[in-house]
Amino acid sequence: MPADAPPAEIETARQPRAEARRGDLLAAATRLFAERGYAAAGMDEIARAAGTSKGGLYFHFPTKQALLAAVIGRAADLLRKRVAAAMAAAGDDPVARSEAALAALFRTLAKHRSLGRVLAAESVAAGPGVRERVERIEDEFVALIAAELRRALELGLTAPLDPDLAARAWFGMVRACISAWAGGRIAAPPGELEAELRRLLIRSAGAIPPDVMPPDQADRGGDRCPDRP
Amino acid sequence: MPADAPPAEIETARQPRAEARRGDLLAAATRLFAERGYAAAGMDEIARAAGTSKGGLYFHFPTKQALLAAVIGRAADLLRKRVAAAMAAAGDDPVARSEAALAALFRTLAKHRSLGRVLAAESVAAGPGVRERVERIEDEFVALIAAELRRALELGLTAPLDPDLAARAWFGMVRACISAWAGGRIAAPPGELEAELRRLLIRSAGAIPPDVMPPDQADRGGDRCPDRP
DNA sequence: AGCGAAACCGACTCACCGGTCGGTTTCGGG
DNA sequence: CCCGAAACCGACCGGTGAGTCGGTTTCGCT
Repeated sequence: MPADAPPAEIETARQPRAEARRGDLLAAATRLFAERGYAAAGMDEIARAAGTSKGGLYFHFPTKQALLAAVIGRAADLLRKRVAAAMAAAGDDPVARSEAALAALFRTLAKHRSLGRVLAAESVAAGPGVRERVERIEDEFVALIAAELRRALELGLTAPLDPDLAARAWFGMVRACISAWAGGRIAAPPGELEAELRRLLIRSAGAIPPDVMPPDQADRGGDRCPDRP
Repeated sequence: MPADAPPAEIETARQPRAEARRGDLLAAATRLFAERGYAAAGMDEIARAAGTSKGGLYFHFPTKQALLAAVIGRAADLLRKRVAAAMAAAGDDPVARSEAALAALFRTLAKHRSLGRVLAAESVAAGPGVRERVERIEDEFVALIAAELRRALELGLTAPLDPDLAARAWFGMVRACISAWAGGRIAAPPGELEAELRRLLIRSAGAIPPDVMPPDQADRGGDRCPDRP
């Protein structure tokens, strides 16, 4: 079977060094957009920070907006990946899955602080198109959690609530706490913060403790409200 | 007692028409900063929108940053006033006061959408000084609510929680819901939204229903958790 | 009325920054 | 070793917009 043609993965990755540079550029852009803001971060500055030049930067990204779009897209992909993995690992119970999704969000944003800041701050500064895009991403995650909450609600695992609104509110809680923590305005270590936040989330949904769960799921999940009697 | 010198209110208000212009300028600036973002809103544009000229604008505000600072300060003042009034009207019960504070925040932000957007979005875009200032304002309100929560906690009116974190989380919930609602991404009318949000807040604190309240306050406040059995 | 300061105007300046472009280096394949 | 394309460089261009400044209008006061 002579290699007549390589499998021809359509698209992408001509040279490996180019891919590396692209990564450096995205990293530098993410940092500077987060630090200085979209408008205040100069293309020249970004290129310099990535160890290259303006020309090099423009080889990879045709315009500043495209650069921002790539940064945002990358952030969204990372979040998607982490959240999907966490939810998959959490099993079938919708409350556990919601918790896991939020926790993954929390941890990922805590680990890469600038990422959250780009998503939060640049929505207005860079044209209406970008804002819409960021809102779509947020909506995506909110919908993910809302679906789980809806299932939980139908199974009678929560107090009566509006799943969409609750999911939105949860998202807001996580975001606010993370950003305050990242700014050094919350003393607690992230582990404790996450635990306390989790308690708030569960309570706000009026989630039913595991012993009232339907029998087919009652075997797992003993760590829901560790501090409740 | 001849008026040797007028009481000499140090500072402020030379001409009344100037004060009016200043108000117009602040209003226009608030709107445009919220719509286009700090960087994209031009001084000329703002002046035009306020029915005056660049020169006139620069007579009132020495620089663009100063204009933004004034906009933010004014927003903060309005919020402070509304929240203080609401809390004062809510009586002594700390849970009721917290609720009232959040509700006032909610209503004020809902009424003046652009106000919230300026506070949310422009913190990064306009230099580190501005960001710090916005953070301080947020912290101020969080501290206000945290104090009430701490009192409620000591009175045994809530589940065990970290008042600072809970207040931060509540603030985040309100902000997220308001901004999603302002963007038309939440269908519910504001009244319903507020009610549902209130339920989430109360539940998340594990607040004790009124019949367990200390006797000296048990007379008022019957509307805490209207949907609970 | 008329004087002086406050309030306002808009043409102009000037630094800055996104984007371009001709040239140079790097590198894989023959 | 040589060729051509991919990758990269940095001087330059042009538009834009914050801030300036000399002049003009408004207005309180006597």
